Parts: sequence; structure tokens; C-alpha cells
Amino acid sequence: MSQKLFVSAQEVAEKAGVSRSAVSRTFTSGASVSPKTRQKVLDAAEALGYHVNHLARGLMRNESGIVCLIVSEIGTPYRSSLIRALTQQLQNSGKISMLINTDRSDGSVDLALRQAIRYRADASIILSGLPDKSITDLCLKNGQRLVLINRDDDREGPLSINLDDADAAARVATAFVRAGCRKLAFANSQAGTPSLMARERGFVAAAKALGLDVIVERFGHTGYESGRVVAQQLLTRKDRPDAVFCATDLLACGFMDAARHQFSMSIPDQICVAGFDDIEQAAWSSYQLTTFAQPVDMIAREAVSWLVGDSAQPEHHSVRLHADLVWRSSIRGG
Amino acid sequence: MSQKLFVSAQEVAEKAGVSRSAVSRTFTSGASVSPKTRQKVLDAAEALGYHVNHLARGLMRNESGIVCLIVSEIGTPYRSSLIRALTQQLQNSGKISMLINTDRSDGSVDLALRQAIRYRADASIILSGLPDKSITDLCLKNGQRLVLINRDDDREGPLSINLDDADAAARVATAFVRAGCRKLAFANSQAGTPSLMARERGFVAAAKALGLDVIVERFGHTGYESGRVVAQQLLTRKDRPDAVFCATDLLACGFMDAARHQFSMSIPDQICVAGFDDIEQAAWSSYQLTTFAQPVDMIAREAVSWLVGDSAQPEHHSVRLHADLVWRSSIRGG
DNA sequence: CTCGCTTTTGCAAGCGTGTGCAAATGCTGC
DNA sequence: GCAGCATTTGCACACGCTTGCAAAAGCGAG
Repeated sequence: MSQKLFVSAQEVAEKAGVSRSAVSRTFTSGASVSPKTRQKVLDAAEALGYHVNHLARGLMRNESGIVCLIVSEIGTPYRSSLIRALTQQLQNSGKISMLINTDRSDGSVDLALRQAIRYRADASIILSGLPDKSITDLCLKNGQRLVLINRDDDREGPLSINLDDADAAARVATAFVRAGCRKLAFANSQAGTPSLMARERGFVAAAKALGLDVIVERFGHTGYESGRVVAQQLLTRKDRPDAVFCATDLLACGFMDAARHQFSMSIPDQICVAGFDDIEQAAWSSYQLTTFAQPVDMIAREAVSWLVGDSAQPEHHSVRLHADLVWRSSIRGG
Repeated sequence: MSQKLFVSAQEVAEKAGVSRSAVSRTFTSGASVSPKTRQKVLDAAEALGYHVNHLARGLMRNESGIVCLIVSEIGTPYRSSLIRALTQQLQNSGKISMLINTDRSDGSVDLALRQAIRYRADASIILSGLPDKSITDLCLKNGQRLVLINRDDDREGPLSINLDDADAAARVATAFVRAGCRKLAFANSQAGTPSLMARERGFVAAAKALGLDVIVERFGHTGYESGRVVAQQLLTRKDRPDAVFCATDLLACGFMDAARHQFSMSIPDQICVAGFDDIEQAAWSSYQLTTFAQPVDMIAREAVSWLVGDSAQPEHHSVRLHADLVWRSSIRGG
């Protein structure tokens, strides 16, 4: 087809009647170039359809402008909304995001990271997998900045962004008690993610402080189906709970559907339910789920502003954000 | 911090006692290098933590290995599942995906594409925005391969992947009639996307062939809320429809929720509903929506296999895939 | 051992860009 | 016009890699 392929700065320079450095400087912000030549270059570039080669630029500057998003379960509502926010913010800051999917085998995160390193990504943001020491090491050793979201890793070097999971869990416990519930339960997956475990521990602790025990049930992955299974397990007990805090909204949706359609229970009259994440579905009128809003935009802003910031900033390597309680009708009262 | 930053092939060569070319050849598949030196190189590389610089490689080979995903509404269930499938397939083929979010202003797709070109992406996959001639031109002129998904563009050059929307719509019409419905409606957004319009036209045409008129109602974006609004509009009519085909599952979910909770209607007894996409939520027991499954994995496989294929293949520049009908209980009978 | 052949190796050029340095240019005030 | 200064420009090298080409090495047969 088109043999010419790309037009180089050289050709632009010739057409504009200037040196190649002038072209380079025109497209480098902060470089010294007179308005006259600048315009000549811009005209020539426009006419020829010139685009700076970011591969070459990255090679020279030792800074690719690439940020790597390492994420599993991309299709999940919460994850995809976070990805949306992150890509948005990154683009606003002139960065570009590489997306790495770690859904498959175990070593895939490692493989993915290695890929990121080969492209000399300036940074990586991990929203996936458990905090593996070797992985963060690999990143840092290769001069990448690293952001861990909801991983609760307090190693030196990376920025970790977390929510006040335990505090949120305590607020739910209080709300349940205020609604007159006495038999509390916690529905979790078996993923064992730090944030999920923090919610579980926080809920159990808060309940204990209120003089109540908590039935904890865990099953499978963190998804709708697991919510149904956990409902099956919890609602067939002799001491059926009258309030259940689900570790995520997806679990809550599954739980609610099973409770209603399989056990013919009324929410919140017979059982109160709360979730976490505030995914879009939580607001749907079939659920009207009381839950905690993940401040995705703020998370993204924190992450990106730290990434693009100047190198010297050992101030706060750990950020804990607040999750607002979104009150809907899956808990009595309010 | 670490001043050394990255280790180059030069250093590996010195450590291994071979020439730089030997190192290069070791990491280039199909290059001529003896097993002995190859092993020496691999050992040295491992010891030093060497990673091929893909920026430089891309510069030389005129092939970056980058594929650009240009997408709006990333957080949407269908879109995010397609992204998942695409990234998966691309990684399997040794490509890496750049994600560009075009949620914001109008010219953003153009901006995004320009960004892709700067990084010399080998190809772009567009799942967003309307088929703008200038955009595809920009891609093709810069030697990128282009895949359009659900855009129904039949220009020369790009591969376009579409579904048999019209045929699917006809199948729904038949199912509705078979269920005894007589007053058909179509719920759409105002997005005007080719695939949405194809479903609408197909449905109207099929109904006409069956001797029935269709009430078409359109509103806003293609999301849950619009489904509610359209329900409001359709269900307050004197000639209230008894079957409605929603252009997407999200619309259908909104419609069903409004029909049930706001109009106290029973589905499918009083009204039959069908959707399109088969998002995860369609299978949730609150909806049990009869819908058409987007063959996302097949779409991804088609797209990627075409992208990585050898340059000479003017065979089929347009692929039309079949959407399977997933029968659930939102239509009577079955 | 030497010849002819195949495989492996090193050299060096080149990909498109950024940038330090010195030369050139423009501008101001006498 | 000229000196003095600030600004702009061009040259040339560097970044880390691939690859054509020719020299070197291996290898089997005579």
C-alpha cells in the first residue's frame, strides 16, 4: 500500500526550510524557537501530516508517557468505572494508558508487568491480584512508580490508596442496630483481598463492641452468583440473620435476588442489606441498595497527580479516602 | 534514587562476552544464534535484569506491537466485557493494548487517534462514536489497520465487524407475535448508532411484514435511566403496548424496573420485554431478560486475527456475526 | 590437510528524536 | 556604524535497538 508510511521531522524541516532541530524544538514545550520559524514549521507539519514519534521521543527522554493499568475482572462494574476514571485523568495529564488484563493464569501479573517494563512505562497502577512482594519489587527496581489501589500494602516506594473500610463497616453495624436488627451476618467471597478482609474484620469488631455476634459466610469469587450461594447458606439456618452486610454490591445484588425470589423475603422488612462500592446497579429500583460509594474520581485524581508529580515527594506514600454512605431503602429507617 | 535506571543490551553483551548483535538476536525470534551463545546471553540478561526496550525495537522495526482501543462509555457492562475479551486476545497474540477514553468532548476521538498515531500503534479498534470519515482516513493514511465494531461502515480498508441486527430483530417480532402480543413497541436511545438503528429498522420492517405497526420511542443516552423514561412515555399512552423490544439490555432493565415498580405491571403476563447484548445483569433473577448474546469472544478473535495477519488479505473486509437468542422468562411461551 | 559449504558472529549503518554547545542572528543604545 | 547582550539556529552526538553484509568459524567429504 503506502510505502512512505510516516513522515519524519527531517522532511518537515526541508519543506519548512529550517533545520531538523527547529522542528524538534517546535514540538518540545519550553524550547527556544522564534515565533516565525515556529509557524513555518507548524504549517509544513500540517501540510505533510507530521506526528511526533513518541517511541523515539520516549527513547531519548527516558520517559515514555505510558502508564500501565494492571487489572483483573475488567468487566466488573466497579473495576470498569475505576478504569474509566483513571484513563480520563491520565489523558488530561498528557499520559496514555496501557491496559493489561490479568484474568488468566497465576503468573500473568508478573508477565504483564514485564511487558510494561519492556515498553518503559513511567508507572504502573495495580488494581488486581494480591500484593505480591516480588511484583512491586520488579516495578521499583526498574524505576517505575507504582500505585496500589485497595491493596493495603505499606511497603516503601509505592503509593497505596485505600478506603476507610473498617470505619465504614462500623457505620453499617450501627445502622443495622438502629434499625432494630439483632442477628447480624457478613457475606464475603473467598478472594481474601485486603479491602474485603478489612470490611469483614471491621464489621465483626464493631458488632462485638455493640454486644453482637456476626455470622460470617464466604464463598467463591466476588460476584453475583456467590451472593446467591451465600444467601442460600445464610437463609437456611435455624438462626436466620435479620441483617447482612455484603462485602461488595455484586454480592449484595445476588443476595437480595435470592432472598426475594427464592426465599420470598421482603427487604428491608424481614432483612436489612447493605453493600459496598455503589455500582450503578445499586441505584436501580429493583435493588435500592444502601451502600458505600467508592470515590473513584478522587482515587483517580490522587493516583494521577502523584504519578505526574516531581520526583521528590516522600511526603505521603499512603492515602486513605473516605467512602460516603449512600442511604437507600435496603435498610429500615434512615 | 536509582541512577542506573535500565540495563542495555550493550551491558549484557559485555557481561556475556559476546557482541551486542548476539544479544539482540537472542531476543529476536527466528534469528540465527548458536545455542551456546544464546544461553550465555540469557544467563547474563537474567543476572542483570535486562528487558528489551520495545520503544527502540518499535522504532527500528516500524512496528510497535501496540494496538489502540478507542472507546467511550468504558464503564458500561457490554463495553467493558468487550474490552476484556479484546485485551485478552491481544495479549495472547503478543500485542499490547492502549486504551483511549473518548467520553468527553466531541473532538476527543480525533485527539485520541492522533495520540495513537504518535505512538505508532500498529492498529486501532474503534468501539465508540459515529463512523466519521475523517477519522478512518487519518488512521489509514498513517498506515494503521483499523477495526470498526458495530459501526456498519463499508469503506475500503478497515475491517468492520457487525451483527445480524436486523435478523435478530425479526426473530423477536416473531416471538412477540407467537406470545400473543399485538401492540408492539421499540425502545431506543437517541444515540443513532448504526447497530441500534439497524435493530430499530429491522424490528419495524419485520412487524410490518407480520401486519403490525410499531410504536417507536427514543430518549437520551443508551442507559438504564433512558429505559425508565421511555417506559414512562410508552406506558402512559392510551394504546399501551403489550410487547417492547429494547435496543439494549440496559434500556430493557430500566424499562422493566419502571414497568414493575412504577406501573405495577407483571412481566411477561401483562407485557413482554426483550433486550440486546446479554449483559450479565440480564441473567439476574430480577430481570431474567430474553435477549441476544453479543458474541464478544468471537468478535475479539475476528478482530485480532485480522490485525495480526499478514498484510495481503483483501478477502473479507466485512464480517457479520450471528447473535444467539438467549431465551429467558421476559417473554411468554418459549 | 584442504576444499566447499553452511552456520554463526561482529561491524556498522540507520531508525526518529532531544539537547549541549558554539556560531549566527537580532536588538538596543551609544 | 559599532559594541554589548539576549535570543535563535544548526551541528553533531546520543538513546537502544535491528539487520545487511562480509568475515570467521564449524563441519563433513575427499
